[in-house]
Amino acid sequence: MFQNNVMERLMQSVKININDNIYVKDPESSALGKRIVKESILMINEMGFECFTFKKLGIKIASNESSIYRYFENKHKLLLYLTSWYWGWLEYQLVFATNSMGNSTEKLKKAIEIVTKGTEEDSAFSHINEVLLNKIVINEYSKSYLTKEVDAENKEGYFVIYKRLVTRLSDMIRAIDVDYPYPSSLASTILEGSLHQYFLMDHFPTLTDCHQINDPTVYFQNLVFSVLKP
Amino acid sequence: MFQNNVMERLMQSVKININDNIYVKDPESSALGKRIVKESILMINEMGFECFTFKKLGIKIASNESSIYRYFENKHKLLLYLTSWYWGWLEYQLVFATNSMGNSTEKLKKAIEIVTKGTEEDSAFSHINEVLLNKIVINEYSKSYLTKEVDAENKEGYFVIYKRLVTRLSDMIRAIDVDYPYPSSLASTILEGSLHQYFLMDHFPTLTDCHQINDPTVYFQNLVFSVLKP
DNA sequence: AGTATATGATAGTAAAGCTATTAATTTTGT
DNA sequence: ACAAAATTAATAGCTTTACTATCATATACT
Repeated sequence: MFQNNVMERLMQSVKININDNIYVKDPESSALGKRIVKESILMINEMGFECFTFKKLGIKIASNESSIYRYFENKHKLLLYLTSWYWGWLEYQLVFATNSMGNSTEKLKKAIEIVTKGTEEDSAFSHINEVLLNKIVINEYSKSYLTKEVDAENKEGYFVIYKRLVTRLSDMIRAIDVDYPYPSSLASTILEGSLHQYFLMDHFPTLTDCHQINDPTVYFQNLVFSVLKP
Repeated sequence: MFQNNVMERLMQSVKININDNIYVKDPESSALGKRIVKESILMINEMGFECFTFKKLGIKIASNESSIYRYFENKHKLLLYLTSWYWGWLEYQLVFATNSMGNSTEKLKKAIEIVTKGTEEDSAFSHINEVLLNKIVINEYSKSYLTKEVDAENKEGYFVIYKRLVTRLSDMIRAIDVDYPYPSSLASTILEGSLHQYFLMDHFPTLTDCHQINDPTVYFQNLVFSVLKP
């Protein structure tokens, strides 16, 4: 696709801006940092977040456990970093694709498509594998906020990118139907619900009707345009 | 409420049937087992699932760590037990309240009310505090299935009660609109989405429109009856 | 060449997540 | 009432996780 190509080239020159306090040292600032990010994505994907440790990662990247700690305080912060990057990347795609659109119905339709479609291709331009990262978000994102420290971490701004994404969606919903009383709830339902539907497709297929053809995108587009009265 | 009273009395004589393999020894079969369940609910609620340990629980109930291991293999299994109990309890309420209803629209409306309303009163008839257990489900349920072991544990039947609940809801949706193509997805969205909206109300109020008056129940009832065409 | 700075190697600590063994207590069957 | 059986408690110990601290080495910068 032409658009994808343009997108890929553009993404090369754009750095996703992540809250400084999530990392000790910016992993984008060195080769080791990038290797940490790259390989952690592979490992978390393979063994799951609970089994993943900095020690194992150190062995995998032939580096030292203590060196990893110089980039991230702990694996929870690394997860916050990875998921923030993912949401920032999605946000960028969303803004890029919908910015120039005039028709607000088409705009919202496109927006839902972007945030609910599965990631199928790796851009191959950064050290980050977006396909695997998408899988990590599906399987682990909830764990990044379902903690006793949410409120403190939220105050620190660790979830700003995600919140901005929900707000953008919510604004687009409002643009279509000012009288709909739940634009934010609907926006958050789309984002969270989409991850959940993908999880169900993989592990509890009887609890979802989504599959290759009728995917989460169609489900949510249908849902949203049924509730909204333009 | 009359209904609640009847319900409470009825619940006394009903035991929620949980898959044998979730526990080593049935906690309902002894005083120690009941104390384990009762106090673990308080502790998980207070300190969160990650900080909760069997050692701490042992100290709290003035018993021994190793004694707790005779009831549950590990804290993950205990979480599976607690959440299964919760879903079983909800299922019971759902069936009890909707069984005799003739009008399928009213039935689904009631069903949504039951599964999405916050638990506000403790029945005081069992050692289980349903209000706190509801909070645990909101904050920790996802962690019980977002693991590398889901498929194996699903095969063991550890999630049957939850799946049955989704199916019941899904059937009620189908009863209203046979042509709606996503009854299971909608049912799972209601259950999961409702927990999520409660979480947002507590920690990310800007991402939801739900609050005391416009609660998740009204949001989901509105959503569901907008998509379905009877 | 000299000095920051980043990385690596090694060691060590506290707590988590168990298992095993033995002792004490409670329950139960006759 | 008493012995046998089952449960629970106490203690110890083991491996792994999640770090922290220290010192050595490499590399880069001026």
